[in-house]
Amino acid sequence: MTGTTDAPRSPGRPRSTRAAEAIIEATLDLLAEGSTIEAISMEAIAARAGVGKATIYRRWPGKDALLRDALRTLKGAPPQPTGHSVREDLILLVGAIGHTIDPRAAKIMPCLLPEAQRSPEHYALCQSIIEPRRAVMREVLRRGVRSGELRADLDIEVTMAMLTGPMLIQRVLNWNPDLDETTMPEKVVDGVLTGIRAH
Amino acid sequence: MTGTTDAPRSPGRPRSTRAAEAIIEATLDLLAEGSTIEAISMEAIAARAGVGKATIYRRWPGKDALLRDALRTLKGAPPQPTGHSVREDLILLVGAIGHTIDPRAAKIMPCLLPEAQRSPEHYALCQSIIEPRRAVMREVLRRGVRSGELRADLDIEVTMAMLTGPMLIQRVLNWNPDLDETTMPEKVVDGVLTGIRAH
DNA sequence: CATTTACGATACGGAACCGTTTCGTATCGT
DNA sequence: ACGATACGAAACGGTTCCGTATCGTAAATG
Repeated sequence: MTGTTDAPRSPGRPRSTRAAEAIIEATLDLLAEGSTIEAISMEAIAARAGVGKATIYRRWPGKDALLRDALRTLKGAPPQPTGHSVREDLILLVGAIGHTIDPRAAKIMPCLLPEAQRSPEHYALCQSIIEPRRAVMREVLRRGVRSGELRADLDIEVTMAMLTGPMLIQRVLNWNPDLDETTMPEKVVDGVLTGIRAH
Repeated sequence: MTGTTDAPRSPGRPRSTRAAEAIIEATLDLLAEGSTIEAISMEAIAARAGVGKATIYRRWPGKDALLRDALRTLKGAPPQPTGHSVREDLILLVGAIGHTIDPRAAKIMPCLLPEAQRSPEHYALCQSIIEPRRAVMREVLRRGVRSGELRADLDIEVTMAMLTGPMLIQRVLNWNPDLDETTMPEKVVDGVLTGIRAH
């Protein structure tokens, strides 16, 4: 995908790294502005990137492949909990929901949903982004159960939904415009924690 | 059901009520199948409804107006709590999330999100559907605070997010395919309730 | 029966887009 | 300098869609 394979010395003009980056950037920008994944146009991407359409088709075989690559760049590493206390770790993780490395991710995600609902491929892509983060939280909860900080009979998957859901609908779906997002992670964690804490 | 306005006796052939219903039905069906609100086509609607395009344009001035009317039919009345216990009422309300009168609503909602994010008009439409249900839950929580069943210092809006979020991401976003939706409302309510209950 | 309007079907002009190709130019290795 | 390749821009044929117009037919009123 990226132009320079190591082995063959390129005989002619090498492909511009800037162009490839500009194309990816333009794609993410357009998605973040609310264009549906299927409503986005190659011509709009090319125009936004200041690039000819041929330059895009020289690198990707079609729109689907380009979108796949663009979305893949959003998969940042999930935040790493400090391991000090379960409460602190959960606040960190809950606060990070919708705060991926790229701030556009939160705006792109809802645009991806309609496709993910029908296309198993896009659904798998979404899950592949979500699952690593879920794994981190799952481990924090298991740790809490082992250490006795959390109830032994805890339903971990439901608990994760209880921690994740409120932030997700607020940050991604903009469910209630009046809520304060900055203090919300702490409130949610404390609310749930008091319920699930062993005594 | 009476398509005919009473006042003027219609001189010619009256408009078919069946056609209008078929058009609305076809629109909702297509949306429920995953078509984005902006990717849907009048020709597809006409074909699905078994109707000529002219029949649509005789009733609605354009696509936007038709979609508005179609979406409006999804606004069923929110469920009414029994008022017996806060826990029972909350389980009822949480269980009803994504279970509107029309089962297609849950599939249509995510398709509406990309538009709602950019267009204030669509956002207002979404909120007008959500807000009445939120009001019911808010009243149940306030009642619980007054009766002493819930803590006096409860943050009602955050609590609603904690109750609504988990079910919403599960039913609408299909967040975790392994979770059991039928037992989830009770688990979520009990989880949150134990945290917010006054002792 | 005559008139009036709606019906489904079909065709139209105009616009947007896709994916490809062709320009003339710019930039590399040799 | 030279050939090779990538570049941005533009045009192409083909498809899809919108909103309108035009068919012949169907269903109401008078």
